[in-house]
Amino acid sequence: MKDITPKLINLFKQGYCTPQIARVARNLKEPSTTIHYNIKKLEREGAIKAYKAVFNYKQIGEGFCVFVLINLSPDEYGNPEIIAKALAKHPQIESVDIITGDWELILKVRAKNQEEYYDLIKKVISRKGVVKIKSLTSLKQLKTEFVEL
Amino acid sequence: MKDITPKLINLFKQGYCTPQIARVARNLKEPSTTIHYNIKKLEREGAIKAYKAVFNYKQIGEGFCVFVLINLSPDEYGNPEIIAKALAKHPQIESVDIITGDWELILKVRAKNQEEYYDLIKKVISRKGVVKIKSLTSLKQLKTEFVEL
DNA sequence: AAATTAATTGAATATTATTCAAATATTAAT
DNA sequence: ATTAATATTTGAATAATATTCAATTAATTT
Repeated sequence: MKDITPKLINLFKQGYCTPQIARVARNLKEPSTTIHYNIKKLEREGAIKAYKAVFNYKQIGEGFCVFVLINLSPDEYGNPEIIAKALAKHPQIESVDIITGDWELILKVRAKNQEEYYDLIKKVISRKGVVKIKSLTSLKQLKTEFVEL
Repeated sequence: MKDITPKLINLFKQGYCTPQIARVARNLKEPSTTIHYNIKKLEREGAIKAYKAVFNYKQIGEGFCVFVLINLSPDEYGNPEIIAKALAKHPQIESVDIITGDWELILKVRAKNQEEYYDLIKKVISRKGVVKIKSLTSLKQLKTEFVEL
């Protein structure tokens, strides 16, 4: 057997999907060429970043989900984007936001289990500039990426 | 003019996209029928919930993003899922998680601006059972839904 | 070891996206 | 206001793609 599942998941996380123009056209009762034109315009203008799959993450072995609150050292207050951008590169990190309040950054992280998450904390998230970390572990996900589970 | 953009955005948030089998096949150097079979299997098993678009939310008028921490009243501790599920129904709420720690729920919310967010707090999020709310407003989004911005 | 089930694949077909050109509508310029 | 330029809509033709089907191979179960 080949087991191309992990490869598919990897591709579909980045994109490798496309709008169903004919279906949209039927739904909106407009000619498919009109829909085509409008979608391409949205893509051209940058309003649409990607077309991708949303998974049942438990089922694909990424059931451990954590929101990570991060404090940066005073040296980094002025420019948290360097660290934020570096963290964003990591495939297990779903989202990275610079926020107001008691914490500078919030991450949404997906890992296989607690061990894998701990590994990520040690190897990726704990880095120069990060002085404090608080993990809010998800016990149950009701909705993600606008999709109800 | 018709301005079908909002309708397109609405459809693409839920789904209305599909995998690009031929492109995946080329990338993985496998026959497209093999890719087709494997993708359909993942869908059948429920591992893939939807295919959808990821937007530049600022550009589509949903640039105001907030992580909302919620405390429930002691009566609701035992069954936070009723409230969580009700909140998940709302289209402006991107994600709903039941979490460990000082707070029971965390939401990720997208609105046009602060006013619209305040409206959402009043009309949707403040409800029976919710006793405390803390808003962590996103100043800048580096990555969302696994897509770097 | 035999039988059942699951996965792979090429060929044929059905469906869909895309291109093109013409018509219409919108916006900008005079 | 009128004209010119630009943007959008749309049907028809074409190109590309997904899907079905049937046969082969591989994996699993009995």
